[in-house]
Amino acid sequence: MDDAQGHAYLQIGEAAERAQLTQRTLRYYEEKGLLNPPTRMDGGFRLYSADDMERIDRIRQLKELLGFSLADIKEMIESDDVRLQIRAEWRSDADTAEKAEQIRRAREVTLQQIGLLDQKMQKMNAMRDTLAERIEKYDTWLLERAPALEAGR
Amino acid sequence: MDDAQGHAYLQIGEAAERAQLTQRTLRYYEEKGLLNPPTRMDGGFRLYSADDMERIDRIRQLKELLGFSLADIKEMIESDDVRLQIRAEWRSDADTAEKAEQIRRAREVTLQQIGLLDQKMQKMNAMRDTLAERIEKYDTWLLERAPALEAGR
DNA sequence: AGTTACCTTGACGTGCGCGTTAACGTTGCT
DNA sequence: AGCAACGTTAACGCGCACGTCAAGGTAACT
Repeated sequence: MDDAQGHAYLQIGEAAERAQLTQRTLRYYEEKGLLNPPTRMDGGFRLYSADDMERIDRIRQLKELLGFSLADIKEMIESDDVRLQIRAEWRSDADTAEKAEQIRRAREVTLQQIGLLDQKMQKMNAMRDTLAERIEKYDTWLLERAPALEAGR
Repeated sequence: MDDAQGHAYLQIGEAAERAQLTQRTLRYYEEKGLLNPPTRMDGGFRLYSADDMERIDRIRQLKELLGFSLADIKEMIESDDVRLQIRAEWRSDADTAEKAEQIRRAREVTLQQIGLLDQKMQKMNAMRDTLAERIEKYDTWLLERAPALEAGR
């Protein structure tokens, strides 16, 4: 079960294609500490796991949707590590108290992100409203001043 | 009525401050054709009108909220000119038919912008949902694994 | 007339986010 | 063993969106 429909690991070529990014960009993100170094095959080729791919996608979202700088994103996604650690060390409860603290921090960060999203969406809604108003003004103008042309619709 | 509460015209210093941008940025936008050259006083100082300020704010919104490049924005706000023309030549109906066509184009552009906003907000909502899910996972983890610490709340 | 604050136009510098090229190693197939 | 496809690092380059001087003009007040 390795190539049925989802190669468990992807080389950089396919990884880049699926993520809609360039290979250069993936290496750059790794270089900047946004991606933890992926596992490599013997020859040194990078192998991206599903978790890696997930993370890459989050980076893209944060960048394209919210317009954060890579530096910002780096800080933000450090909370993602906690998630992965949860999965990984699910039972090796080395230090429950400390992990709880980490999770709390991750929770905080996530809440902040939600807050940012809400703020932004609110502003976007406001903008949407003014644009909609503008449309109405155009329409009334067209109806009042050039109704003949509208008859054709 | 020129300095009661809202100097009809602002020099670049105040303009920049009110818009939360630098003077350099305003000049840069002008240089790039995003702002039509503001009127000047005798000495050559720039004087920004209310319309100018409005436009500057739209540019900021398009940039910060939606993350467009200045080149993109330049194209997008050319529809704003139509609005101003409507106000200015409200009665000098030089060529109603042609103006109607311009307004139609402006309407189209505005509709596209609304579409973009909607798309983006949809994606942001999706992101919000996954983040909210994540919060829930954190919470259940905390309740299951470290409920003692939660008691303190 | 002098001072201070504000403005002007260049022109060069800068950080980010990659693109691109060069020189070279690896994989997999035949 | 050879070839094509894919990968590697290192280094330089680039466009965007300004920041930052430098050298000088203007406004307003005293």
